Amino acid sequence: MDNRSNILQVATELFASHGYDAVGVQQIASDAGVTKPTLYHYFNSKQGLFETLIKEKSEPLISDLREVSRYQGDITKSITDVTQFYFEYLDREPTFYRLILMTRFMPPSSDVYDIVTQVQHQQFDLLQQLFKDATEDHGNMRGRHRWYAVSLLGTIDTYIVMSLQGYIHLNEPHRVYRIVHQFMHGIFS
Amino acid sequence: MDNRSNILQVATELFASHGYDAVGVQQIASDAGVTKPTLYHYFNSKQGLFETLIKEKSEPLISDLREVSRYQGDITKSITDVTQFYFEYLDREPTFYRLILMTRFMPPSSDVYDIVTQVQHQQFDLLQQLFKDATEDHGNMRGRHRWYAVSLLGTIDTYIVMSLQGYIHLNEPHRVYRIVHQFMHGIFS
DNA sequence: TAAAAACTATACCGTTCGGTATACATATTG
DNA sequence: CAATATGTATACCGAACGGTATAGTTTTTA
Repeated sequence: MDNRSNILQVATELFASHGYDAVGVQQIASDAGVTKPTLYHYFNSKQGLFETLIKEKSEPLISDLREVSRYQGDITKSITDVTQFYFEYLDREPTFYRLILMTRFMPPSSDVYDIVTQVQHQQFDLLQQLFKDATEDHGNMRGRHRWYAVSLLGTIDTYIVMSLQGYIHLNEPHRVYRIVHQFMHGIFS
Repeated sequence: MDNRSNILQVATELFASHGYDAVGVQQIASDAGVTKPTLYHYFNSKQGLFETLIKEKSEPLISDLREVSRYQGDITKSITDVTQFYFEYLDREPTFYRLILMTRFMPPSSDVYDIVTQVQHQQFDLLQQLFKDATEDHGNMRGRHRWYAVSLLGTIDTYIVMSLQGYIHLNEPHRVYRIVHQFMHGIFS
């Protein structure tokens, strides 16, 4: 592996394990087997490293989600596909997803606030579009797009966070059904 | 104000604004108008300071939530009261609540992981108890207590986070109705 | 009132922080 | 092949990190 990719990979793991502020550049360089000036050569700064990492690794996430969230006339299927997608993404990219979860509420003072907020809003926007497109078939959703997007992704993420903490257990394939069913039909059915 | 309280207050604000790892002890001491040994006199360590802060400030949150979440035969009212409670808490203690939100997914490697996870689980446990108590009147909730607790609080928190990011707008009193209605009845009504 | 406890400070510790200057090595280009 | 571009290193910078030793001050207690 080339140094650039190696540094990105190591940084992802360290940031995901400890958070952006708790990981130093020297640690990343050491673990990647290079020196700091080498790291700075590629990324210019710690912030640059993090931003590069987030941009490059979120791109496939966003483009895949764009495909998955495309409304095709069946809202149940779309919501199920989206929910399934996130769990599969967690299984496929556990490290990066943990990092994403960790940045859900980042202080605006952080020098990487903009990039993480951007990735978040991209996700929410795609889900919102799903609900917008579904409005033709489900008029009651009118005006609630953002709310539903926030509610759906917020719920998925909280389930995942709580399962990572051992508070709940997500067993295949119950997890998807459970979330989707409750999201769509509430708690009385 | 005595130094101890002053330090706690300043620390809360700084941690809420920047996160635990991005705030140094020297900064807290300076802003509180004391020196580091004074701070260490009261709290022994940075971790001790944070833990004291979380414990003392979460206690009223937990005990108030315990009152509010007590099921009294009307599940709609309980869920509404809980939701209302969180928004009121946000209005009453915006700084500490931001800090709580920021710790929703903390790396297990953090030396304050235990204390923040404990406060979280306390909240979820209280909500879970609410759904357990409601099971007598709503048998369909059986076995779903944890899921509903996670879903409700996760949704509330995500709404709040996204409103703090300017993604959605929470206007009195729509916000409570919206969340409660969707949580209870789903997206088709 | 003297001793003990609680409180507060100055100065210091070794390590780490993000970043930089300079030099050297390797690969590419004309 | 020499010059340029790209890549990698050693050594260094000032500031900040969490924490500590020691001394002084104030309050409390017997």
